[in-house]
Parts: sequence; structure tokens; C-alpha cells
Amino acid sequence: MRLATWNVNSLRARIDRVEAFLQRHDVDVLALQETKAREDQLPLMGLQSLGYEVAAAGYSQWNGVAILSRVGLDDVEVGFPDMPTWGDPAAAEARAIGATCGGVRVWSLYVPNGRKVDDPHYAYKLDWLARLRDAATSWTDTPTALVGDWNIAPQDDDVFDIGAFAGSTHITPAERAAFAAFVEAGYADVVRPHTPGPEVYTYWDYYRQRFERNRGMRIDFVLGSPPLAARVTGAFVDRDERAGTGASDHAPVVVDLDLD
DNA sequence: ATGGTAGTGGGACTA
Repeated sequence: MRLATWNVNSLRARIDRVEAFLQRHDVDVLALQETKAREDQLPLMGLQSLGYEVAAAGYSQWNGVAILSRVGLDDVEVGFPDMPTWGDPAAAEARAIGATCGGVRVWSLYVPNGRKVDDPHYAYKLDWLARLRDAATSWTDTPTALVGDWNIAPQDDDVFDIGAFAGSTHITPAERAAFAAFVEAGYADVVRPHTPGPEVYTYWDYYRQRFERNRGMRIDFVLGSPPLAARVTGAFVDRDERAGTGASDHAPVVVDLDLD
């Protein structure tokens, strides 16, 4: 089974790219973030004609997560147990959706950005991650994939210039500890072993020609429970998807699983 | 400290 995650930065603006991506890589399950579409603006018929079922937690303008699957899509759950709903509950629910696809529990996650370290959104981000970790701790015995935009760069090599991020979110010790807590709970970054070396990014800002100069960040991850991680046979970042006009600012991350 | 670009929706906000 081929599983992918992609912060698409508007599903409707990029539906042609999404369909091309699914076909180019023969993807079975795609977790999307920043769909920027309400549920009544979905599903998109083109995806269904390609054989994909759609589960979405929508919110107009910002956020929105979805899961597309052509290997079954069962037990859809919007939000995780005890998820904090600071601010607009609808916006909170548009950050996490879970579904069982082909025997794998997939969670499409859009971790709160955090804005600035002195912003209330930063405390919300840490609280959100801690509660997700608490919920995820009880899922480690089953094949579970926590995928999406984590808005955390766990290592200094995961940003183009660590010096430029001094005092910024995404690289603080507290955020990195929140990420590490998932690893301590048993989840593994299943992509990094297949993408060795520095400067393997998943996100490049639109401005200042950051992609052309490869000044990016690695903030999109697939974390697998032990039963899932044991079945990973390969992974890659579809860097080419970020090139050209009309691209999302994030590249898709693809993982292959041997479920036999 | 600011602004650069993109998306939504048709202004201001988010990233």
C-alpha cells in the first residue's frame, strides 16, 4: 500500500495537481492538510471517478484536513480524544481526522502553527501536541500512521539556516520535546531512514525564491507505530511537485508499506 | 523591524 501526506494549500485551487499526483505515483491513501474547503464544497467528483473515497473535516479560508482512499475508508473520526478546542471549535476540528484505510489507522494532522513564542497560539500548540500524544499512546499496538504538517523542525539540519530561526517557533526546545515525546511513546519517523543527508526539505516559503535556492524546512512527517513502522519498505519526498507555477508551498511525502 | 507570496472571498487574516 502506498500512503502519502501533503499540505496542499487549498484543495480546490490544486485539484488538477492532486489528481496528477495520485496517478503519477499510484497512491492508495492520501492525507491532505490546509484543504481550505468546507465540507459542502467537497467531495470533488473527479476524485471519486478515480476511485477514491473522501473523508473531510472542513473549514473555509484556513485549515481543513482530508483523507482520500481507494482501499476502503472506515471509522472516520473528526478530532482526537480530548483534543483542545481553543478558539473556534470548527477550526479545531479541521486540524485532525482519522480513518482506517486498508487495515491501517491513518491520522491526517495539521499541528497548530504557534505563530510566535509569546503568542497564545504557541501554548495552544504545545497543549494540542501533548493531548494528541496522550491519545496516541493507546494506539501503539495497532498499525497507526500519524501524518501531516507538524510545524516542527526536530533537528537543526531540518531548516536552511538555524541561525535565522533564533527566537522563532518550529525549532524551540519545547516544540522539539513535544515531537520527541511521540518517539518516546513508540512512534518512529519512517521517512528519514530512506531520505538520508541534510537539506531534505518538505516546505519552502513562496517568497524570496526559497525553493529555487533550496532554503526550506522539513516539517512534514509520517510517524508510525511499531506494527506500522515494521512494514515500511521505502519513502521519498516528491520534491518535483514543489516546482513550477501553481505548486503548493509543501511537497508531498510518500511511504510504501508491505501489508502482506 | 519589515516585507516578501499565495489563498479565500471580495476585507482581513493566515501561513
